[in-house]
Amino acid sequence: MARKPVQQRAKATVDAIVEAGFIAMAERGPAATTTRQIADIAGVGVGSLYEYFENKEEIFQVMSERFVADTIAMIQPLIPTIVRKPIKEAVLDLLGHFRDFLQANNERYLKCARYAMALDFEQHVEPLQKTLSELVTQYLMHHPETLKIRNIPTMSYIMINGGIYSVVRHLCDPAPPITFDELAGGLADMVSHYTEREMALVESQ
Amino acid sequence: MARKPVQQRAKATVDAIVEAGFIAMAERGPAATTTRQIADIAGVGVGSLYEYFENKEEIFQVMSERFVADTIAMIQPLIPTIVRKPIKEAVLDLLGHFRDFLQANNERYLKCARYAMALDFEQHVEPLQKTLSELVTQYLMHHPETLKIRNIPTMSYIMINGGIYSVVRHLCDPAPPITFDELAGGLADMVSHYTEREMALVESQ
DNA sequence: ACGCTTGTTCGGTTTCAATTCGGAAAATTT
DNA sequence: AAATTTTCCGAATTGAAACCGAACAAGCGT
Repeated sequence: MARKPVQQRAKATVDAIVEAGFIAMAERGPAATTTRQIADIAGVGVGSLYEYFENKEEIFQVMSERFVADTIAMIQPLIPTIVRKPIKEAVLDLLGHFRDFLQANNERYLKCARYAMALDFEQHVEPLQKTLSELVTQYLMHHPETLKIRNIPTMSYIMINGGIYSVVRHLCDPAPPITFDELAGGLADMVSHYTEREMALVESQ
Repeated sequence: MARKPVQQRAKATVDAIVEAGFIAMAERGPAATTTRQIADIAGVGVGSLYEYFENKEEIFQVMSERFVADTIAMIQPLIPTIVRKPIKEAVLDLLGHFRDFLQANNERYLKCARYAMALDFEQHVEPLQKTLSELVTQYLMHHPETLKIRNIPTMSYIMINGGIYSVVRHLCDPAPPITFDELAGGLADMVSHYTEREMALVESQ
């Protein structure tokens, strides 16, 4: 940011710019969004963008940060309740909230997530990974019998990455071959069956 | 294509252009690749591009088609052998070949796949989906006991999408938290545990 | 009310990449 | 070997978008 906004008015402008960034991004994708579009949507002049952002890239950076922060803010408060549920319900619950979150504001974040998969989405996304790992850890703590499962980091990796991608892809698909509930149920079954089978295997040793 | 190449020389030019497209794409991503770069890498003049392609977009289209065709050509011959293996080995085998395929030619297709996730690359990818569905179907035919599993379409959807994404993401990650073998093993366990548990559930009814 | 700081605008400049075009060179045909 | 077709080229054109900066406007302390 070239300059910090000090007055209330200026803060509103910065907000409007970031807001407009999301809208433009959702409409046309990141490559096709221009500074003029962002400025028009925000209802400010193009020059104003450069008062608070070094360049277009920085707008995207701030958007990315906000996206991740919002996602974490969505998940954090869910942890205490989710952690106490049986595994299947826990997954379904989390996925439901995730879908609602992606679809809020006219699917703003869904459309962003779609492009974010390609963008340099690695740096900013780390805190999100951490939050999800935290969720898994806490879940395991509340269900000590699951601690015997092998390869927990691997399974977390698969379910987090594969799960997020499946959901985003499904929600983006105008004619998906299965319903969202089927997908969510499938993911929940996947996790629960896996844990059950693993626990059975450990038991039998 | 604006014009069809008739002479041998011209066919080589077209090939060089598409080839150069992959190299440029892998280096900088699709948004940042310019016609000049492609032409330079291909060792032809910029004008030559427009002899055989209407515009830059068409070059990407042809690349996309070739990518999908190559992927299918990689998978098709594997089907007969994979289909006869136990589920875990089958998954491991397929994933191993998939990794080798993505990493060939200096990771050309891996780098493309990374960006392809965002691009509107859905149309061309349909034949690939079909091939993978075919693989699943044939597998089920060779293992009749698995036909009782519920939600096969849903599980295919999850494993195909989630699996592909996990692998691509993992291979792109310079410092992955787990090894590729762990990931592949995890995916294989996921599938095998799921099928075992499902079959046990069906049995007990 | 007045001067100073902060905020905004708008037109202009610059940069840069896609595409065109006309002609030269190579291959093919007659 | 002349004529014709195909191929190749790269300077020039075009258009669009990023970015700048001088001038105008709004807030704010005194």
